[in-house]
Amino acid sequence: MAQLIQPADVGESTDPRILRSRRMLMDSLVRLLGNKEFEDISVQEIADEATLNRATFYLHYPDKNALLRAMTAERFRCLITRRGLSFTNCDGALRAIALGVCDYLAETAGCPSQLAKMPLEGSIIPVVEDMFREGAGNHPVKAGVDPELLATSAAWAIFGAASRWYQTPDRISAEEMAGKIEAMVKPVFLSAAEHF
Amino acid sequence: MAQLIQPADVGESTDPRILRSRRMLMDSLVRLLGNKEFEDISVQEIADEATLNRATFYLHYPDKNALLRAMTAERFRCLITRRGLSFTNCDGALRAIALGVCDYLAETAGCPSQLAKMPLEGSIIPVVEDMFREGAGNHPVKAGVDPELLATSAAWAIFGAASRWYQTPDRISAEEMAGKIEAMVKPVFLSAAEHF
DNA sequence: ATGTGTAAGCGACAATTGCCTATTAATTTT
DNA sequence: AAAATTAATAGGCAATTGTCGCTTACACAT
Repeated sequence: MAQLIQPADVGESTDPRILRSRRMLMDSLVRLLGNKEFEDISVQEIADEATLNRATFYLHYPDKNALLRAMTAERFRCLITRRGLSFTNCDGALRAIALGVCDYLAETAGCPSQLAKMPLEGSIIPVVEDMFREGAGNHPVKAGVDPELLATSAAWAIFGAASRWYQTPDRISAEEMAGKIEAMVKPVFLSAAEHF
Repeated sequence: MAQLIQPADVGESTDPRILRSRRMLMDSLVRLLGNKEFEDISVQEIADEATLNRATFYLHYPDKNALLRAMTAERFRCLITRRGLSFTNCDGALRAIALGVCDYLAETAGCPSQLAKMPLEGSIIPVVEDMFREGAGNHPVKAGVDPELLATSAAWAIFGAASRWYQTPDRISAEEMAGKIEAMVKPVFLSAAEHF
């Protein structure tokens, strides 16, 4: 049993020291990613840039991948809420979410390269999943359809598509791509919906 | 530029020494995964179990994740071809592919646990993608629909769903799950198809 | 304000990683 | 069959990782 609990997952901590340390670590990583690639950044560097001890790092995250995941999830969630996105008002939400994912991938391209190789699925997909899950209550589905599963698959489909788009050399605009993704994924929801 | 070429990718090598070494490394990893978790296995152990020098490992794979990816891709592809699966005869192929993914995840459960935490997306999804791409030729699609994108999204959707299923404590049978996945993903293909 | 809990800092540790330079052994080419 | 090519081995290297035990400093409740 490697790590049953991921310290950074429980964001419920109110201790200002913890919040401060985690913020400094995330900010540190963001800064460092501007200079070099993720794989070339050591935990020591992250700690130094954050003016924290290396041991303190391990107090919060089991390894640098965990920090990357936490950071990505936070930044992506931030981008989404900054846009006031949610699935409560449903019209165009699918396209907006797809656009959010595309934009985030492109935006974080401040990093030198190979962002697509980084393990971002684990951070972005759950956030997208949550949004679908949140909006699921408003929409009755056919018998036998599992809304949870729907949310999961849709989130993976969107991320996969956005990821492929981002890796494409001469890519179309994020807006165009979001339109394509919407058109492609929408049928999943339509066919699951209880029409009457 | 981390690694522009992944040595193991070019399977075009005919040198028996290379083939032998890679096979032994993969088999070694399979065996070790029966005893302990991936994260707790060192490159030295893999090399020892394979009766190869540690330097030889790095001659073939940049790190143990690359070996895991290569091994997973090979084993999954093997399972698929063993079942004679392809998208050329299209009827039920979608369900069969979904079943293949579910079965592979469940089968590899010989590993102690946390298989879901392993980076398997990078190995399984491309294989599934290839199958869709292969079968795409037979099916004309509406104007503006990109078959490549379709393949990517479908592969991600299926893997995501199967992955969620596998992580569920009291899960339904793989066959049942494959049915659900088929029903969910099929509309994507139907709506993209050129009906007449 | 004063203690109690807990985070942060510090130094050190064995283990692992990724890479390097020969040197030897095997395949492939000629 | 000899030569050229290339994989495998051996040993060693600095750097990094993940983890300790211990001490100091801060936060919150009393």
